Formats: sequence, C-alpha cells, structure tokens
Amino acid sequence: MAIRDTMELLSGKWKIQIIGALMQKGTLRFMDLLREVDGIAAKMLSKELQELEINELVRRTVCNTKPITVEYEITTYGKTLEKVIGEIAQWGDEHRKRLFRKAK
Amino acid sequence: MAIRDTMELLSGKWKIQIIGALMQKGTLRFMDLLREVDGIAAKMLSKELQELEINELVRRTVCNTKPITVEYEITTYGKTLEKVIGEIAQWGDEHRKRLFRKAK
DNA sequence: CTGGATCCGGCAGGATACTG
DNA sequence: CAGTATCCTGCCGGATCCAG
Repeated sequence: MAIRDTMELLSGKWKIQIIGALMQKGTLRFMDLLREVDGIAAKMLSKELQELEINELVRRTVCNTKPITVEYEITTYGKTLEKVIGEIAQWGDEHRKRLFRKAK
Repeated sequence: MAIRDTMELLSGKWKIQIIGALMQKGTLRFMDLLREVDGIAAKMLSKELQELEINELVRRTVCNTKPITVEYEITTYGKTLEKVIGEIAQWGDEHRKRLFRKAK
C-alpha cells in the first residue's frame, strides 16, 4: 500500500519537522536545525538527517570554513513533499482552533 | 508547532492505514478492518481504534445482532483528513514509480 | 561546529490465550 | 464476533562523553 511507503520514509519522531523547518527557512546549518527543531538532540538530528539524505529528500553540503560547517537543504525531489507536509501543517492548525473552541 | 499536533493524533504504526481503509470502503466491521489493514493484530487494531474514537476521528457503533458486530466509520470531522491522507497516498504512489524507474 | 560511540530505559507493538 | 489480558522483545530515542 502506498501509504506505508510514504510513512516509512518519514518514520521517526522528527523527520517531518526537520523537513518542515527546511521548507520554511531554506538552507540551514546543523546548529540552526538544532535550534529550529525544538527539543531534538544532536544525535537524533544527525541520524534523521542521514536517513533523509539516503532517500534523497535532503542534500548535505560541507563548507570548508573554519571550523567546518555543514548546510542542509531540501532537494528538488524532497520538494515534492511540500504539498503533503503543507496539508499536515494546515490541518493541525485548524485542529488546534477546534480544540480551542471546545475548551470554552 | 502545528505539525506536531497532527502527527500526535496519527501516531502509531497503523492509524493512517486504518483511516485510509475506512475512507475507501466506508463503514467496516472489526473483522473487515482486520483483513483490510494488512498485518495488523487484533490487539493493535482495537487500541488504535479506541484512540481514533477518543479524538473523534472515527465513530464506533455496536449493532445488537447475534453475535454482536461492531461497525466503524469516519466521522465528519475525520473526513477533514481526507486531503491529507490522499496526498500521502498519492505521494507514496509516485515515489514507488520513481524507485522502479531507478531500478533498471 | 558537526557529529560518532556508548550506555540505557521505556514503551510500542507482536504472539498467544482467554472471555462474553 | 469483538475484544481483553498477559507476557515478552526490539529498538527508538535521550543523556553523556569523546573526536576531528
């Protein structure tokens, strides 16, 4: 089933959020992502980024600055996920509004 | 972040697939879902369905037949997820095609 | 700064058996 | 048929320390 394929690529607690951050902000360094994706640990960020890179959703570029910095950005292929993630974000947004309405 | 809200509701290995099945087929009984959602165990199906019911994405109806049967269906609120899940399924579909193209 | 190595606890989730 | 109870396991992911 197609849904399984998608969810497998996006498995893990953080991948969608990472992609979401990169989609919003464009190119980001490791440190930026660490700040942007709230609550993630360096090890997890590293691991999730590797998996995203393997699946060609994210491109990793090492800059020979001193000290080394690394930039991450969405690939053109990764950008095909934009619609999906956009929908997810939007739905969550309206879901929140709904909860707020019910609260009072 | 909105994405977190969405993914929390849809957390677990099976929820999206369950919703997907219900979206396609309409109302389904427990047994039907067990067959429809390939690979899921009864315990998991039961648990995920409960969580979906709590979040008002799915409605549970007990029919007093003999023996008892229970029907599940997407709520109108759950149907607002249609676009999201549709996008996921479609993307997975094209992702598969892409993999196939690269394979040869 | 960017990560790899290690250690570790919790819990998601599978198998099986049982109940109303 | 529609679950619940129980047990067991892997591995996800957090904390911490180390290295280039």
